Amino acid sequence: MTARIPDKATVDGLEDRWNETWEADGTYRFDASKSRDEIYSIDTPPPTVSGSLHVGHVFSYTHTDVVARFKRMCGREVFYPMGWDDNGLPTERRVQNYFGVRCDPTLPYEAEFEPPHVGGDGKSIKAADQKPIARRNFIELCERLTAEDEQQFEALWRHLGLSVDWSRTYQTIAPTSQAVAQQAFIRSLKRGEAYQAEAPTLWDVTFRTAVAQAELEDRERPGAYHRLAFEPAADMEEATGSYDSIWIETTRPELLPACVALVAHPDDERYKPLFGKHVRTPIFGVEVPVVAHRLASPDKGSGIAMICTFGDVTDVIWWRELDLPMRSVLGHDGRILADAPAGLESEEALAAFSELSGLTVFSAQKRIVEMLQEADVIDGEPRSIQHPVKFFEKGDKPLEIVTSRQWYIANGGRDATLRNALLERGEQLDFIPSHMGKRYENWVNGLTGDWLISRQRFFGVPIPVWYPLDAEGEIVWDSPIVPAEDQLPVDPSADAAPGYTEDQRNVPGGFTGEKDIMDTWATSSLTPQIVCGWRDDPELYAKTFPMDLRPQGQDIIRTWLFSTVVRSHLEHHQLPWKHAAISGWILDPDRKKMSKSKGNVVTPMGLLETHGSDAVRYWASSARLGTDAAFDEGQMKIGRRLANKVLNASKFVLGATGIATAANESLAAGVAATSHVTSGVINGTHTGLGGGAAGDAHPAALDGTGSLVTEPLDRALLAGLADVVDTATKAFTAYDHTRALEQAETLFWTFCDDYVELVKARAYDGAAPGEEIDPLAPCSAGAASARATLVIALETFLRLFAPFLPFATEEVWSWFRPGTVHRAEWPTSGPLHAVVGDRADASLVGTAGEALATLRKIKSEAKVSQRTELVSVDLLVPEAQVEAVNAAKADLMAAGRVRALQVVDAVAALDPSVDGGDSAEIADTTVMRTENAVLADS
RNA sequence: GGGCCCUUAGCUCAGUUGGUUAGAGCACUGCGUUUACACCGCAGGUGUCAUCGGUUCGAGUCCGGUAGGGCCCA
Repeated sequence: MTARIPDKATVDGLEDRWNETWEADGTYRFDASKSRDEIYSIDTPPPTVSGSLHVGHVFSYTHTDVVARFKRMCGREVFYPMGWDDNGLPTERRVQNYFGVRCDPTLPYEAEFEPPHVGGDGKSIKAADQKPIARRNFIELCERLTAEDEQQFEALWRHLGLSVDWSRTYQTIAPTSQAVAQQAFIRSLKRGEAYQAEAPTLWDVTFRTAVAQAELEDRERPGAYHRLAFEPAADMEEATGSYDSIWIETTRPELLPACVALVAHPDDERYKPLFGKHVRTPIFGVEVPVVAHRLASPDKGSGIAMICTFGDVTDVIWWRELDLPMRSVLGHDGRILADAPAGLESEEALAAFSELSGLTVFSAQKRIVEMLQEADVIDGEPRSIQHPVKFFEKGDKPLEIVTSRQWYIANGGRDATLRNALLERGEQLDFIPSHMGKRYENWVNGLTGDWLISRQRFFGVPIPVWYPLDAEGEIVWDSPIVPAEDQLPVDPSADAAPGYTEDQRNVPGGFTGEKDIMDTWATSSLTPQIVCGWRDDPELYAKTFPMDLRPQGQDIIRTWLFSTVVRSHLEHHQLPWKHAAISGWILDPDRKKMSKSKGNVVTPMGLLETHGSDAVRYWASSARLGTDAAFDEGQMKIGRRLANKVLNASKFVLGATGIATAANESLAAGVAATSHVTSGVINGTHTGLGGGAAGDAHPAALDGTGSLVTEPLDRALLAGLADVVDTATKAFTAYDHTRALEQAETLFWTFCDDYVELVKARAYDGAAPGEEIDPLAPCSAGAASARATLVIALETFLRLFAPFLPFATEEVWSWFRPGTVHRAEWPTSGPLHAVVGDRADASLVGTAGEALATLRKIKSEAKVSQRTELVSVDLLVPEAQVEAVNAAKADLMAAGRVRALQVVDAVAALDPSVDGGDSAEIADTTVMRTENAVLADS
């Protein structure tokens, strides 16, 4: 027996089965022939493949998928590509550990290279043990590993049921992406938005690369104030008549040789007389001025601070605004330079400096404190403090500031006009929830400079420029050589500059290639341009850009969202998308953000396998956009129960209506039976109400609806369902998927617990247990009404649940409906209203349900089976509900197994003249209750 | 220090433009193998709506203060 509908329904195993079918049928394939109006385009975040996916990803990607499925059912052709962000530092680090190698760009390429390790155990391999390899070999390993990672990611996403068109994946490192990134860069360069500058730069000494403001984070770190004495110079002694030392406090004594001034607040009376005069630095004896600046805080330390080039970002501001000299002491490796800076001239100064050179900042600090103590220019012991220190978000050593030549892209950080334009873009964007727009606004207002896009790394998109070398072999930075757009992508390290040959590389009069690559965000800020075909598919681009939706996490508003707006504004003078849907965090049971470092992460695949994908999706869907959600496996169990219930309730409906009988013969027979049972309300051929095959067999009510659905209770259910459809549609359209789910879910449980129980007997129409029902055979009008209602309701519920529970709904759909539920039309209330007419009262379902519960309570309290018959019972009902209860009386008697049911007006029952009045003192006439119940012997 | 969000039952959360007695699920207790489902069903108890004040005929909801939590930015 190969029954279409299984005897025992289960949600287990649905994922693989349906994913295969969807792939084979191209269910989610994007049809590029559709018009712009029909298309809904989504700019999905490309996950970093070198990281691992965690529960938070499952959470937020489900939010997106739910919208995609809704829009698809609403008739939109959904453009929903998935990308992989394999570009950048995370991949490099993973490759180093996985293969035990590191990149050394000076080495030659080795063909047939095999790495020393494969499949590292995840532990770091010490830098010293990593085999140095050529840049090209290194990049090949990056590509090899990301290809493997991508497959695992895709498998997880498929298992979760993302309705992505898997034929349209992209990688941020792929040649097409590189070409887009380079083209956008070149255009910005021509418009003057991209430029290079020699400037103080935040620098990660571990990764030896510059980092951007957006990648910073403050971390509280222990530090210590060291109190140092500066001797007054002659002009100060003269002005003040005092030989007293000036005491400053610093957390960076090792930068003393880089000191260029002392600074105090202009209003600080203590130091006002010193402004413009000079002091000499301890040990090094360099004469530096005392200057005034509003950023000096009088209540910090002694109120006067030393300015170094550079200890922190405030130093940079002081240096720039006060026009101070440069006295760099720190190298790109985080060690004190070999050569003393300008200004250190005396033999003692040079000798002192030589003791520090080559040391790390940590060792240099220890050494200089000893030297200061020996010279007796330090006061007491260092005073320990906790203070915020700037870190690269992926780094673990404090950032240093070094001066270097870097590429920048304008982002409003230095230009009020651009900043205001970008603020306006933020206002035009529909953030969901809207308050997330504040984060954007705060960030833009807090920008302190342009976007630094150069990275001194290897696996990324090369900055597409070369520089000429003059006759002496010096680089002419000011005239970069730029490729033509149709040459892209280029790799200046491997490709010769236009107009040159490779043998002119690095020779006087020749050229040299830019070695730096771009910040990962400089590529991912162009995901709309990459996926929409800005460079190479104008037709697709016209139909998909600007995109409809950017879903993402709140943590990357300042990076991904903002930088994408910047690029789109610069290149296209418009927003890249209309809506930005922001998902919240997943919190662990202690209300802490879940993250790998805290060791509280559950593997997503394990979760999906334990609970089922629909169940996990249900949990994710239960959280509104922008709201943090608890990681709650209880909620997943509820989701699983719901999915299971969908299967079982469907089994009942199809069984009681006889559709199962037909469907088990063939799908076509099931479809025909469905059409017959609903009198064509659900069918594939005609939409007319009444007059169909079923209409002939069961004359429809002559009340204008021409519908088989004649019973007030049945009409009430469908009227309520029509309301739910309207509310859910409205909510979904406003990106409130949670409300849409909750609406459908609530009515569905009422449907299962009350409505189905009430109409069960009527729908069976006297069929014996286990007896197969012939859906085409004549039946009573009451049965026909119930059967039509059950099927119409079920079919509507399936479509309402399809975005949330794609597997269970598709499974049921396949039992009796043609095609896929995921391309079925999103339900509308119109057809439901047509079936039930204008006068249907949705509240009847609730009233009947309450009456049923009141009857059940008798048996629950008597501790007997619900199956026990009630020989007789009086049901006391609030006056306003008497009519409704009477309308459902027959169903109530059947469901409650009542032989004699007296429906009594609860108020009238209180009247002693009507009914003894013996219970008047406790009666609450607003609540249903029973009296005189007589249970049959069980 | 600035900005934003949150605080409702033991837990997770709804509660729309202010309107009767503030809801759901989970958990808990008791009962029950019903011609869909024991991954089930039925029935049952659960509140200082963080706190103080204001507006109002009426406040969980609006306004202000305070406390606590979270996030972003300095």
